[in-house]
Amino acid sequence: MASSEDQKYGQVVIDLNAVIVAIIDGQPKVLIVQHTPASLNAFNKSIGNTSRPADDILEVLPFGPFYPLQHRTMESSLRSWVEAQTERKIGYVEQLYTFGDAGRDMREIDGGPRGVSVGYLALVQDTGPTTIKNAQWQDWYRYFPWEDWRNGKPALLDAHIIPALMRWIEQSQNTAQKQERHERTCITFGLENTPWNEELVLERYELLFEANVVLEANQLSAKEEQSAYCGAAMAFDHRRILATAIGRLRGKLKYRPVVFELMPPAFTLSKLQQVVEALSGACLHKQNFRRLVEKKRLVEATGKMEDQTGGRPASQFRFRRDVLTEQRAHGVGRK
Amino acid sequence: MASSEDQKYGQVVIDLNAVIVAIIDGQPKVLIVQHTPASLNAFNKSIGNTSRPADDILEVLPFGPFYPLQHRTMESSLRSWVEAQTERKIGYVEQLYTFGDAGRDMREIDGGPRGVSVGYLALVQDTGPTTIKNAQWQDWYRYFPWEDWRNGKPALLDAHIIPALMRWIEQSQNTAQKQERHERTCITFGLENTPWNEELVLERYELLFEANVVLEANQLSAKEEQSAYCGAAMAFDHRRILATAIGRLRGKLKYRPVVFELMPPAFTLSKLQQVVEALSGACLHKQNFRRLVEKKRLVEATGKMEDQTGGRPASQFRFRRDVLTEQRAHGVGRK
DNA sequence: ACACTTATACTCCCTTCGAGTATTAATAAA
DNA sequence: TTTATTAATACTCGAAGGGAGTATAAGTGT
Repeated sequence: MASSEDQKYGQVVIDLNAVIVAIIDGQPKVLIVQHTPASLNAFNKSIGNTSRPADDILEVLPFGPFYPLQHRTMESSLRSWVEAQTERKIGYVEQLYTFGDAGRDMREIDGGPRGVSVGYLALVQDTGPTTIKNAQWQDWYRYFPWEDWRNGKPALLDAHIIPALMRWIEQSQNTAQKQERHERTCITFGLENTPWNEELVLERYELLFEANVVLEANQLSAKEEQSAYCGAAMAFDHRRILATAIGRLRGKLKYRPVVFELMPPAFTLSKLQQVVEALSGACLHKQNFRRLVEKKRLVEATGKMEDQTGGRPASQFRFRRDVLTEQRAHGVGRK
Repeated sequence: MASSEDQKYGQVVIDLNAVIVAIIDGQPKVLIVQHTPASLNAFNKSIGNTSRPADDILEVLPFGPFYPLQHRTMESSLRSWVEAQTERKIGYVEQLYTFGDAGRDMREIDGGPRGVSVGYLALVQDTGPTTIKNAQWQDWYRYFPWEDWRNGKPALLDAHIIPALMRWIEQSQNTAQKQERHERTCITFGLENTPWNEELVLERYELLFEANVVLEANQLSAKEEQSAYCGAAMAFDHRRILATAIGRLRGKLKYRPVVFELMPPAFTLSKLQQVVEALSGACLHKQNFRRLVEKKRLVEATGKMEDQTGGRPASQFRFRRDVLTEQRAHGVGRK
């Protein structure tokens, strides 16, 4: 049956991909690296479509190889290069998923090894710059504009996305497929009495991908631009990894106090709520949010006041670190 | 920085490990393969301790290599060999975690490649035998006897495990470590007002492993047997993978209707409750369980009756497949 | 007829949580 | 100095969910 010889296994290389999240000016940001096809080639990672002009810009997640000889665990490997390159302490790291689909990475096309990437979510505090070349903090809704419901339902949903999905449903081969496409669309996009579920980020992205509403960098021809309502494209399957990260973080928010990894040492309750809203892409009821945070005893007052609120001054709070070791350590979720 | 050359990356091979779960006679069972050190060697997987006698029996999870050349995705690769080897349809597959710690697998000791294993959870219906050599269905509480609270708190906890953990806490190097060990123990084992949380299967296993209360096959000397209260040992890190699977399944039960993947086409509500209790290792309030299942409209009556109940006959139900495509598709969880 | 077993129905009560009103303390404009 | 505006904070109401118990029904075995 199995043997470790390469010709039987096929060669495999492992990359670690990091979705590094920080809150900057109240907005959720992800660290993104911009590459040209040539600069990606230096990593032996080709985008596949070789007809792309050399000055084309590709957005990728920061990635690093997994050096089994130097690190005992993949997490420590990831932690060390992220901390080195972003020059900030990572508060929280979580393995997301291992992506091993064929066609993810174009190396194997030339008989190269199958690239398997292990995705990680890392939360950092916004302090100081990074030293990753060509890296910048991008708003994560740049890649998923339909996920931001803080100002109500995004107009692009009804204007473009839903109609495009409806056309895709109509193009089904048979009624069974049509039915299935219709149901999936209703569930993921909250149609027909189904409420919008902000955790289904990945499911929505995958549906749009299947329906050819979103295109990724290697599917775009050189001059073809993604329309504004599709969100920015990324190389490889990095947008899928990002979608996994956002969905996972949105889910985790509700039952673990992970928000605080993104907060400064002291903050007002409004600031905290703003961050939760920014991450989950939805508005929360202010009074109930306060009640929740207080009852779960997630924070304690510092005694100081914030007076640049534009209204009545607000008390400053800090995270009660004890809750991490207490009972179930709740999150700040509704539901 | 990075390059795909082996000498820089170090060599990596990927195994897929499957935790295959079925319910047999109302008990949660896992498919386990028994090996001798020699038969494991045929897979190029050495257990490390070469002083073990040749007739020693090692328990492992079914594993198979990932053949990137033959399968487009890891999940399809896993699905195909599990379905072929167990001769039953897999109802549900979920990727658990990617385990890449050094020392997991002994191949690398001899300069061989780092083994990375991707763990999967597969739920199957109990129909027909398997063709995996030396495979058998084992009760999963054989490996985690402290996880079964269906008949109240397991006696071995107070009799052996908690005292052993207390000794470990006492052996701390300093007060900070002592405090930390104490808190972790309280949270994971439900001491001092903390309630027992049945989802923390992995956390408990890891604590016991750290405290040297449980030993794995490669740590046991030839004649050294694990005491009954430590649970059965497994080779490599397979018991850790199993713990991950149980914890994940217990969590998922509460918000997704996954139990039904393990149920026969028709069942009584008591049978369903029994299975949920078997998986979560806890007793449930009968009347409330019925209320829950009915309100979430997870099942519908078949019209037939089961009369071998030992009391009043019970209605048979079947799973309402529609709920999979409905709204949020709840589970059968309390909380 | 009676004890025993299991199924099923219904009640009580407490907690959670969505949604709203009311009040307080600051700033800016009149 | 009043007044509008903004935001913080306090409190209330009611529906839904869920833990725990009682009551009743419909079988089996003695």
